[in-house]
Amino acid sequence: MQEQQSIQSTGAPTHNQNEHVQELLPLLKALADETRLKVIGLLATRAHTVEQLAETLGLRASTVSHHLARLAEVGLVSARPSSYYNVYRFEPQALARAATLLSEKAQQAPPPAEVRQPFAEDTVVKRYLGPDGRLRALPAQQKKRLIVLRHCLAAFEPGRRYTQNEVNDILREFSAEEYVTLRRYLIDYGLMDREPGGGEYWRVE
Amino acid sequence: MQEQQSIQSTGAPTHNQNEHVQELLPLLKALADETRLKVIGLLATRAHTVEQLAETLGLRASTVSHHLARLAEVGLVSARPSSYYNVYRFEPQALARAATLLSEKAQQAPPPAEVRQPFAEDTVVKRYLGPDGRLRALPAQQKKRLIVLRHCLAAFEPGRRYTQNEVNDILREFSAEEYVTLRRYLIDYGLMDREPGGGEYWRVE
DNA sequence: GAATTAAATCGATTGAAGTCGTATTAGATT
DNA sequence: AATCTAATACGACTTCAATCGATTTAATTC
Repeated sequence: MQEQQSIQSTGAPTHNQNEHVQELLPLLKALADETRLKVIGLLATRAHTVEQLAETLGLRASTVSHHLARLAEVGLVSARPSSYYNVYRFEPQALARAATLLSEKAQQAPPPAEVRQPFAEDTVVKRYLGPDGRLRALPAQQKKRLIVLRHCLAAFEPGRRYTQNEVNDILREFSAEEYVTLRRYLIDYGLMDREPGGGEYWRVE
Repeated sequence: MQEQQSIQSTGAPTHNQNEHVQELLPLLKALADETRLKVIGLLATRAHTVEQLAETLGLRASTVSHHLARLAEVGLVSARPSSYYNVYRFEPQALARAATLLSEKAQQAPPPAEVRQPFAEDTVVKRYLGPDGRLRALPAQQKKRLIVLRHCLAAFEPGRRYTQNEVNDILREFSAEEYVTLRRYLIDYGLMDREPGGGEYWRVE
């Protein structure tokens, strides 16, 4: 139970971020083109027709029209027919919105690097435990193995004594196949101890 | 003289904008990818190794490594070797810089649409006059032609009277081939008048 | 020292996107 | 009504980039 909660809270990417991505990505894709950036720069100075832009940029009108359509899709420019021209103008609000979204993302400051472990335990735990909290495999590296074992150890209350069957039941929650191995490792790594002769088990403090 | 100045001040794109584009474009290109946005989102939560990201994103490690390299090129992420992992972390300053650049561009507010003509005269002038102030061609449309003619008219002082030779000299500055046509048009459009019998010319007020 | 592991590099494949040329549409001019 | 023009739509070409698989590198563990 506890493990599952901690896993879920650790792993799932938040919804807000995805929503921001969905709003931000089209804007960024529209902006991430040299020609379109130039177009925006020109339109920021004054409104232009397609042909004026095409001449200044040295491109075909059809190409410019294509870019303007892409920019208009995300609201970065707008068109207003006048005589038989289409006068395009820049829409600063859309760009300001993009800037705001980026700024918000930038302020999701990660915790200072000194405080955190180079390998946060929950990171390793997440890799070796499925979303149901069950163990996928036992890490080969001792460093990781120890982290996973400590995670399993958290299922036991400090000070309380368990029979071997109780221990097995709890460890089977992590791996129905390897719970015996887990039990042995917990002893080997000094995380648990037991009475000689198959007696009771307990957490080592 | 006067014309050249007005043309230069009207036409030349500013240097600052281009510099901003050069700084902004690589950042935007790095950001405008769904996978890389996800990577940034994950790294904003906590530092990750390549494999952790690959598993979470459902991609190959080589692919993630590629994306991380692109992000690192523009300083959006940084790597720190630890044991034999490479721990990548998010660099919020770089993203904040991008947001600042976008915000600046957004604040280059264009003048209000109501104040300006749908076709600013200098826009048409710029299309039909080369950077040296010389006429490339005569607009076919009357509306445009009138604008260009008014531009040429500005070379004459109000009230002063000119001989035909003086008029020719001035108009040759705009077009060595078509100055006669220009002179006739100026009369036809009622912008200038002249004494009957090839006498003096003057601006109509 | 041999084996293992994470990461980077390289080559190849595939899909997306910018550009052009042409044709078509919509609107305005005569 | 007929003509002309700016803009867009469409098809083709080409370039770029995301992804994968395999190999190589660097560092660690046994």
